[in-house]
Parts: sequence; C-alpha cells; structure tokens
Amino acid sequence: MQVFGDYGYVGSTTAQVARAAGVSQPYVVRMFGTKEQLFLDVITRALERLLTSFRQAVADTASAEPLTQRLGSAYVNQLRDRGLLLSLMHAFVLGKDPVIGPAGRGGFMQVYRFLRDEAGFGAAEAQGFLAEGMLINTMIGLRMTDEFDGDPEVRELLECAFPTKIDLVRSLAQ
Amino acid sequence: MQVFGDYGYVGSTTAQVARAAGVSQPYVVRMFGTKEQLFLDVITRALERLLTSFRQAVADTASAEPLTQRLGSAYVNQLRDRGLLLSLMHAFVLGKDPVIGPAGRGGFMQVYRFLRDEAGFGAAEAQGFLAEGMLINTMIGLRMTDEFDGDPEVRELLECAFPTKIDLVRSLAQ
DNA sequence: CCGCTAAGGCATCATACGATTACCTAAACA
DNA sequence: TGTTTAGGTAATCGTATGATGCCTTAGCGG
Repeated sequence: MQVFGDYGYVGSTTAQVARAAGVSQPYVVRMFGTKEQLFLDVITRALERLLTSFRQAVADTASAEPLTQRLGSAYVNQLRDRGLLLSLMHAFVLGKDPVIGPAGRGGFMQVYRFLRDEAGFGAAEAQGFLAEGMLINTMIGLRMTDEFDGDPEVRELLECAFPTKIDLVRSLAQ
Repeated sequence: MQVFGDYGYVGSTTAQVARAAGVSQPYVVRMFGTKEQLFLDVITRALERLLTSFRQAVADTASAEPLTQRLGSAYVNQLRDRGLLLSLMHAFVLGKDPVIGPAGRGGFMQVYRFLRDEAGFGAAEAQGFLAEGMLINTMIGLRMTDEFDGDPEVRELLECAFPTKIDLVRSLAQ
C-alpha cells in the first residue's frame, strides 16, 4: 500500500514492493500471481479498512459529535495507514483500464452506498462528503503539507480543509 | 493530453503519443527532449487553458448567472478538451516525484490563487469549489458515466454532481 | 533416518520502452 | 546547379521490469 500510494500502479515495481516487505522480488510475484492482482488486493484491503472504520464511527452513538464529523475524523485517520487513501486515488484515475477500472468504480460506489444506506446521508450530503474526501486525497497526493510553512496560501487552504485535524495531518503526511 | 489523460504519466508511452499525433516515436522525443518534459508541457498547457476559460467567465459580467455557476460551467466545459482535466489529476497524485511534484503543487495553487484573488472567493468558498472539482475529476477518471444507465445509484450520484450539465458530461466522457 | 511440505532465494529470461544515431527528402535560395 | 535547412523516419541500443524455473533450508510426522 505504501509503495503503490507513493508511485501509483504503473509507477510501482514489484521489486520496490519486495524491498519494502523485506522479501525477494520473485516471491512477491509468486504470492500474488501478477502485479495487477497484487494491486487489486491492495485496493480491496484499503476499502475494507476504510469501511470498517466508517462503520465504527456510525456505531459510536455515545459520541457528542455529529455523525458527519465522526465520519470525517475516521476518514482523516486513514492517513495513519500509509498509502491507503492514495492507493485508492491512483485506482480511481485508471478507470479506463479493463481490470482496474471496474474495481475502482465498484469500490467508489461501495462508499457511496454506505453513505446513503448506512450513514443515512441524502444524495447531496453524500456527494458533498465525497467531494471533500477527493480534495483531501488530492492535496495529500500533491504532498501539499510540504509547503505548509513556506507558502501562506497553502497554509490557508490546508487550515480550511482540515479545520481541526491539521496537526494530525501534518504529522502523518510524508 | 489525451494519451496522458487516459493512461497517466508513467502508463503512457511516447509511442502512444506519437501514434495519436500521427508522427514517429523518435520525433516526439526530439521535439520535447524527454517524456518528462513533454508531460510538464502538457500540464502547463492544460492549466493555461483552464485559467483562460475561468478568466473569461469572470469577465462575462453580462450573464445572468452568478459567478460560481459560470465558473462551474467553465470547468465542466474543459471536458471538451479530451484529457485536460485528467492529465492534471494524474499530475496531482504524483506529488512525491521530484519534478512533477513541484509542478503539480504550483499549478494547483495557481488555481486556488485565482479563486481567491481574481474570482473574489473566500477561503471556504474556494476550498468548496476545488472539492467539487476534484470529485468531478475522480468520477471522470473512474469513467463513471459508463454505468449511468446500468446502475441507478451511479445515476443518482452523477445527477447530483452535475445538476444541469449531465447531458453534456455524458456526451463528452469516453 | 527418511521423505514431504512450506517458505523463500538466485539466476535468468523476454519484453517494452525511452533515448540515440544515422539517414532521408523536399523546398528555399544564393 | 549546388547547398543548406527544416522536418521528419528507420534501425537500434541499453536498461528496467514482470515473470519463470530451479535450488536450498527448515520443520515435522512416521
């Protein structure tokens, strides 16, 4: 997940994944069959973790925070899982691929369905939540936090996008 | 722009670009020096076109529509330029790259500065506009319109994200 | 002690791709 | 007419990469 998040699907090599995992390159290929299957496994796992975290946020009715805010927190907390959100994002821009494409669309719609059916969002509310999420993914992908101290407008934008979580985001982003 | 939009920076080959342009592969390399420089030229051109269109929307004070809506229309109309928004999006997720990264961050902040300084948006308004734009990019990247007729929830989401422009988007997406 | 299986590495292969080199051709033109 | 020059192409090269085949080691039941 870390490697695919950093370099994308095509830009990552099985040798990089192997190095990160501390095994040999051929072993990675043999464990997953192909690089494509490895990437599919990665985004499946990423989605499982994301939805699990979302469901815990829905179930946490003891919290004083409203649901939207709990879900937002759960989303930003995925940054602790390095590469999780970015691996998904890389899949989302490869919709033309005959294998990655359907998987990406299916995963995205799984999240939308969760927001509508399990979180009780309306269509507009769910759409807005997804939009904020995609902006977060983009800014993380851009490594925008690198410029937080250097560019006051970057700082303004980041503080607006992460009103309460900016410190967490900065400490997690790399 | 079309090729990079479809396959991403790493996933595109200079041979594909050459075929799309009707020239030979070595000629593409010689015209731009390297594939990296070609991609930088592509995203520079994409940003120029986007900002030019935005400035026209700001200048069009005769319109009855509010500015936000005019800018939204201008954004969706970039879909006529095949690969424009997606080439940018591919650059945005490669922020770790030592060359693409700074270019992507600079381009993104150019748009943010436009919204703040020239369009007169506040920080929150600009952030919301960018968020909607990134959701649009994601759904176009996912080729979500392919499922418009097949999946009623896809249809609901798309109609919510493009309340007035859904027909245009469907006719342009491929 | 033997044989089986799980876990994993080493060497290597075929291919795709970006880049380079050398070459070609049709105008422009002095 | 000879020569430069713009605008290309074909052939090729070096390398990176995903994939494959074979070997080694260790545990473990009989």
